[in-house]
Amino acid sequence: MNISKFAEIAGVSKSAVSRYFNDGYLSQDKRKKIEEAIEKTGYAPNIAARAVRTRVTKLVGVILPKLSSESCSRVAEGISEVLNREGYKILMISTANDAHKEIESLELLRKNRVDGIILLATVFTDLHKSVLSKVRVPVVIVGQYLKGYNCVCHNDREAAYMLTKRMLENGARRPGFIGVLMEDRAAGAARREGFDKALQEFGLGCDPQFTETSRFNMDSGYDCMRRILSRKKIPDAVFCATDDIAAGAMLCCREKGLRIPDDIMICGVGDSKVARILYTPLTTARLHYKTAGTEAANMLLSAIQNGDAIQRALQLDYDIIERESTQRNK
Amino acid sequence: MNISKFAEIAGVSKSAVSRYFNDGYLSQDKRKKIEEAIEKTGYAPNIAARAVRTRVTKLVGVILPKLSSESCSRVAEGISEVLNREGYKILMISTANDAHKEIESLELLRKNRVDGIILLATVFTDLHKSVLSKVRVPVVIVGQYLKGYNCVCHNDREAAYMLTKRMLENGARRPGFIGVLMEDRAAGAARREGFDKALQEFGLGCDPQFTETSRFNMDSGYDCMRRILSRKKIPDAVFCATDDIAAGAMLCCREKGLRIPDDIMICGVGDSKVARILYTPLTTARLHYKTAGTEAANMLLSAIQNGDAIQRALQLDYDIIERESTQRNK
DNA sequence: CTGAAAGCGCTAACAA
DNA sequence: TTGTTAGCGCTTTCAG
Repeated sequence: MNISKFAEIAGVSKSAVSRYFNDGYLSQDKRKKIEEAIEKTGYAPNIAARAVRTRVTKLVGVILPKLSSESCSRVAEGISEVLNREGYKILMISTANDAHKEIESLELLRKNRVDGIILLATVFTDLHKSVLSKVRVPVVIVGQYLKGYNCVCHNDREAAYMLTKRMLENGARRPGFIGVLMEDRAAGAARREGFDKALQEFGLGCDPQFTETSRFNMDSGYDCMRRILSRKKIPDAVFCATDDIAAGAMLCCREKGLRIPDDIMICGVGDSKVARILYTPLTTARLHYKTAGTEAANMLLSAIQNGDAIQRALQLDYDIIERESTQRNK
Repeated sequence: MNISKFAEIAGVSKSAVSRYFNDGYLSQDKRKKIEEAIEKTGYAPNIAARAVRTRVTKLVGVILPKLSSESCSRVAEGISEVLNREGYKILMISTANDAHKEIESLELLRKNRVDGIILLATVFTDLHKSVLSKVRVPVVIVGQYLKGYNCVCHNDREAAYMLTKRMLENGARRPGFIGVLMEDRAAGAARREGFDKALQEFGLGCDPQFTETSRFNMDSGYDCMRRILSRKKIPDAVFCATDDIAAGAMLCCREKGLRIPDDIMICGVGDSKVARILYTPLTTARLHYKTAGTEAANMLLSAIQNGDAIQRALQLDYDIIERESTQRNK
C-alpha cells in the first residue's frame, strides 16, 4: 500500500493525502474521507520515502559504551524521554567500550543521515576527533569536555576533591586511590586531579603503593583492592573512581576482615543504587546522569532546529552524599 | 552529494557505483576508480533511499519498559550485540511502563517499516494483542509467553518454587510474599504460583497479612515490607519478586532491627548486582537476561531472513544462587 | 561485465 | 483549497 493506491481508495488525490499527514490545507470533507480510509486500510506513510524527499530523518544517533551500565542507561533514559516526546527516533549503538566500534558507528550514523548525534565516550583519540570533524550534523558529547563541541558534563574534579577532603577531615592520613585510565579525561584524569588537590591542601602525598587502575566494574575494583592490601603498608582511606569499583573494594576489605570506616574509609562516585545498600553504606557524589541525558537531548534539538552554530558546554553540579563508609569517630 | 554526482566525479556510471556498494559484478578498473573517489569525497550511499527502493530497512525496533533497569538493559545489551554484528540497526523506544506508549510505539515502528520487532513488555492487554496482530513483520517477545508469537522467557514459576522451597527447608514456617501485579503473567502470576506450590507441599498457607504488591523498585519494596512489619503477626521468611524489591525489604528489616536470616529470611529473583553486595548477601535465582537478548535477536533474524512462519517459544533455565539471606542455622 | 531507464513512495512547487 | 508534475537518491531489470 502506497500513497497513490491509498489516495485512490480514499477517493482523493495524492496531494490531499500528503497534506493530511503534514498539516497542510485540507477541507473537512476530504479530511473525513481520508480518516475513513485509514480506518479501513490501516495505511501509514512510508517514513523512509519521506526522508529521501525532505532530507529530514527525525532520527538521532546515540552512541554509548555499554547499555548495561547504570550510569549510561540513566543518561540514555533521559535522552530517550526528551527525544521521543519531540517525535524523534533513536538509533542506539552500544560499542562495548571499543574505540574502533565508536568510529564505525559514527560512519554508520552518517550513512543513515541522522539529524544529530549524542555521543557518550570515555576516551577521545585523534581518530575520534578527525572522524567527528567530518560529521556534518549537530553533535552533543556527554560526560566529557571536548573543545569545539556541544558538551554536557559533570564536575568530576571538584566532586573528587570534596570527597577526598571529607575523608581527610574525618581523620584519614594514608589516602589511597583506585582510578580508571587517565586517557578518560573525566572519570580518569579529572577525578585524580581533585584527589591530588585535596591531598596537597593537607600536605599529604599519595604513596604509589596505594594506587591502582581499575576497569569500570566491581570485580576489577575487588582485584585492585586485593593488590593494594597485599603490600607492606596499607592505606586508611581509598578514593574509588566509581561506585562499582568502590563496591568491589569494599567486598575485598570485608573478606580481609578490615572494618569500614574504622580501619579503612572508602568512597565512590556516581550515587548508584549499590551505594545505598552496600554492607557499609557508601559515601559518594551524586552525578545527575538522567539530567545529563535530558539536557544533552535538549541541546541537540536546539542545534538541529535552530541551526545553532555556537557550541556550548554545560556543567552539571553534584551533591556529596555522606554515608557510613567515611564517618569514622575521630 | 548523491550517487549521480558521485558517479560523475568517479568517472563511472550510476550503476557501477550501486554495484560497488552491493557486491555486484564490477571490473577491477572501476572498483579502483570508485575507491579513489570515495577517498576524495567521503561519499556514502543514502540508506533511506535504498530502503525505499528495496523495501528493506535493516532496522529492528526494540520496545522496552525502562532503559535504566538492570534486567532490561542487560537484555538490550544482548540484543544489540547480535543485531549490530549482523548489520542491523536498532530503533530503541523506552515506554516508561506506559501501556499506551507501548501501543503507540508499535505504530511508530510500523510507519518506519522496521524489518522486525523485539518487545519487552510486562502486561499484555487485549489492545496489545489486537495491535500486535496487525503487525506484518516478525515479532519476538522477551520475558513473557504469548501464544502465537515467538517468545524467549524464563522459568519464573519453577525458580520461585525452588527458592521458596529452599527457605522452607531451611526452617521457615510463616512465609510471606512481596510480588508484583498479577497482570504481569511472568514476574507476577508465575512467581506467585511457584511460591504457592512450595507452600502447598509443606502443608502451609500464606497469611494475607504477609502479602503485599510492589512496584519494580527498591523504595516500593521498602514500603511493602514496612506495611507487613507494622501488623500483628510478622513472617519469618519473605519471597520477593525481584532483587530490587528484596533490597528494599532488607533495608527496612535492618532499620527495624530484624536480623537476616535469623529473624527473617529474604530472597529475590534476578541475580542483579545488588544481590551480591547487599548488607546480607541475597539468595536469588539467576535469570539469563543477556542470553535472553541474544537468543531473541537470533530468533528474530532467523524469522526475518528465512521468513519462518512457525512460531517458537524458548524457555531459558535458571540457577539458584544461595547466599546468606536464607541460610539459617537450623 | 556495463549503462540507460524505469520506478520505489513520498513532498512541494506551481498553476488552476 | 486543490491536482498535476517533477524530482529526492537509490536499485534493478533489460538490452547491449
